[in-house]
Amino acid sequence: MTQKKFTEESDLSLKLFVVLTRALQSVEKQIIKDIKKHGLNLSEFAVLELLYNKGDQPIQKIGQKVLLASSSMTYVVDKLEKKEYLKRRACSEDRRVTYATITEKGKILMDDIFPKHKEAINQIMAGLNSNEKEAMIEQLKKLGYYAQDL
Amino acid sequence: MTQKKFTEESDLSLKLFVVLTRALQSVEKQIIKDIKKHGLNLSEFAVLELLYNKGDQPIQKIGQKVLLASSSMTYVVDKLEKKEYLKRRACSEDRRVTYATITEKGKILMDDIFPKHKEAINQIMAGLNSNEKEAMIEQLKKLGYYAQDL
DNA sequence: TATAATTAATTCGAATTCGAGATAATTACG
DNA sequence: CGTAATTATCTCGAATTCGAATTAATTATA
Repeated sequence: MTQKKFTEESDLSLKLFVVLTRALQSVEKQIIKDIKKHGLNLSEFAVLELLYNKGDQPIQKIGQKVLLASSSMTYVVDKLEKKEYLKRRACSEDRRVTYATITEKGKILMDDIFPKHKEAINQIMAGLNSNEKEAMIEQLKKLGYYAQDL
Repeated sequence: MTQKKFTEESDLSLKLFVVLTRALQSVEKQIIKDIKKHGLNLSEFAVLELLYNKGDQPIQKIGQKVLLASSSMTYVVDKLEKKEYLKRRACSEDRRVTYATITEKGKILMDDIFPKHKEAINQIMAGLNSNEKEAMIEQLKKLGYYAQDL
């Protein structure tokens, strides 16, 4: 009998990875569909949401939060600037830094789509109840923090 | 007092989405680093892993499992074929279909890297114990299945 | 059976992302 | 102080992904 008597820890970890990937892809697909209706892609939305909810940010900081490379940030900020949803603003204390600021037009857009977006996510997440969500948030934080420091 | 007395469900859902995204990105970043060492990207690895563990598959089926568009599948399969890790094989019953088959060279590669990959994931997932992993798998399945059918 | 609808794979062009290298500014330190 | 190291942004080319349209084959249906 060469069969294993119980599942190895590494099989479980692999399974978790696969399920985690699948779940997020399912969820993300819906979200992207939702955002696309408003003429933005996920990265553009993520940047705009950050400025909308957290105020002006150096481009570099935005990249850290939305997990895009600096070269990608230049591209995304360019696009949003062309659409007039944000403006670049020089930093006077440190002249290497450029802030991104949401414009009035950008605010108006986000006033419209952010609540809808939030509700759409809520619908998508309706497979879990409040307690399950709370629990999962805790677990995922543990996992995320741990993986980050490897 | 206009302040909310408790967190809305939609805030919780949003939080869960953000944490889910962050956690997976942290984890995925490590995985990609691991796979890159062997000269493959995540999509190439996913395709090869499927053939390695589940045997020959029609290209179309592979795309469904690894969540890539059909045009992307053509691209990835082309690359793997050039590297001689898989071969295309015509299906005689249905001549629209092309199977992908892992080659001996592909098997040898996967014999080398799959166990390492699995162990790497296991390391990355070490922030959670077995019970926590099992629980999270169940929750994520619920979430993923639900989101899929929206 | 002939025609219509569906399905699998591909081609093509566009969008997005990255990494490496360049530039300019700031900070650390001998 | 002046030089070295670091930091923020950008440019450029390559890789990856997608969607729409195409081709060929199969299945459904009038």
